[in-house]
Amino acid sequence: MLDLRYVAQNFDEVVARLSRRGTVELGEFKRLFGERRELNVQIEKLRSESADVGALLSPGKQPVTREVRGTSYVQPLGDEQKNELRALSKELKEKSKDLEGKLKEIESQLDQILLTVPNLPHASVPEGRSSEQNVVVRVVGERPQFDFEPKPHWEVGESLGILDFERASKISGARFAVYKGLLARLERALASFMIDVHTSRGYTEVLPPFLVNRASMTGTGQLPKFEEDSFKTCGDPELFLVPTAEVPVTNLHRDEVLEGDQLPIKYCAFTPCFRREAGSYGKDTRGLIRQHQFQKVELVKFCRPEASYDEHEALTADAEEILKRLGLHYRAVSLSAGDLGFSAAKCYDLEVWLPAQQTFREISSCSNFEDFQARRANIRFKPSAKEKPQFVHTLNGSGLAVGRTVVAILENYQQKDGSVLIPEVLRPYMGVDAIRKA
RNA sequence: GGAGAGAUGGCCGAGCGGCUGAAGGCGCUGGUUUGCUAAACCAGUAUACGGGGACAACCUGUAUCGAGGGUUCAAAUCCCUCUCUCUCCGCCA
Repeated sequence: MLDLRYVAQNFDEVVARLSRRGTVELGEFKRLFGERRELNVQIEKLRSESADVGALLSPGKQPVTREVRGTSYVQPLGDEQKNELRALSKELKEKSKDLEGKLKEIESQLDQILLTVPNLPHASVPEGRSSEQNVVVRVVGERPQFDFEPKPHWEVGESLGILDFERASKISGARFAVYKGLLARLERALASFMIDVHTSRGYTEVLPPFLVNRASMTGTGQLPKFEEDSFKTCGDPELFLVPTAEVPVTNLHRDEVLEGDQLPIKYCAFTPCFRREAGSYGKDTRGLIRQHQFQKVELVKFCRPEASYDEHEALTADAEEILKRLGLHYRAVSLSAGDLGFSAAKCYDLEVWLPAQQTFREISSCSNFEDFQARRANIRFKPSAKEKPQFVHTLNGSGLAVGRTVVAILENYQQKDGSVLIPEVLRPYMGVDAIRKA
């Protein structure tokens, strides 16, 4: 979330920057902020008074002198004075309790607003309201040529007998798939390959819980706004199935103060991801593109604020490395302000070429969240032993979405005879050079 | 599922109704001493939000001893509820 005081002090600027995304939802922020300050001052005054009363009534080692309500009291006190002060203290407590109630109400309203306001887009983010205005920053590799009509991945998979949507829907419903034989192995091979590449490049592998609590979901920005997108366990304890490893991995350091020289911290994690895909009823109903459950290797970084944009480029390059090694044609696009995710200040999508649809599809999304998640999740670092802790910057990106990588391989490496070649780098993991009809 | 124990500052650990933001230790920072290292000694060492000051140093107010309520003139300390952690038994893997 955004910093309360920053918003208050730079209100117009914040509104202007948010409006690049489209809607601005700051509601009654200004009025509430003013009331909050006023109440705070009043409450502190009352408390200070009652602390004086407390000191006078307490049998301390040294005699105490205090001025309360214009009268000065000197210990030792007479009974009458004591009774006076006791009565006053009660009154003060009641008053401040009353005001505290009001303050609480206002703070929760302010919180509500801040928790649902998205991050400010970075200056380098392209102008625009939708994906139409995303800017292609580079195109890598060559579009594969086919001397036959390339089939969509679901046809490739089903005709090889390694992909089964019908049985998946019997077991679970729409938007699920069953992989069999070498396709199941391909998923495993890809995950291992990706993790091996990333760990060799300085990422620490993490296997986190796949069920997380509400605080974790709030920390990374999924809640409170997008609850309908997630799967939730019923009752007690209330847990959410992770929509991405970003959630558990970023929350590894929630409420922690990291040492400055530990940074940057780089993690990678292979996990399943669960998404309701609410509101996407007509979209991508065929194939593996949009599933309720898929697997992903995620990269997560914690770094110093001044390093985050360099780290963002580097993280994107790390994700791209996988595509390059797999020989897949792709492009990188910088998302326009309006297409940016809720928590992101800047985001590159990597889009892989899918020949059957003659289109690029998102296979990775690499975001810099600046301190937006760190503030929600309270993740700080000490720049040096002497300095105060400050919020880290967090980043993450898919490296890559494994399910969609399977799609890309099935489509780009399909052969005229219906078989699928295995990219060179995966062969040690697969033990075969192609998937052929049994 | 049954029976217990506990949650205090970066960490360990006292305190169990009243100048206690909280002893002591460790760690950390600065200094002294020292051929280097080590050690010893001295000093400093929480965070947040207000007010003053130059959005500096600094001064000052308030809050914070797992969370929330209650008792009391006064709560880290007493009571209630919740959360989490740990130990033992059972159960499952």
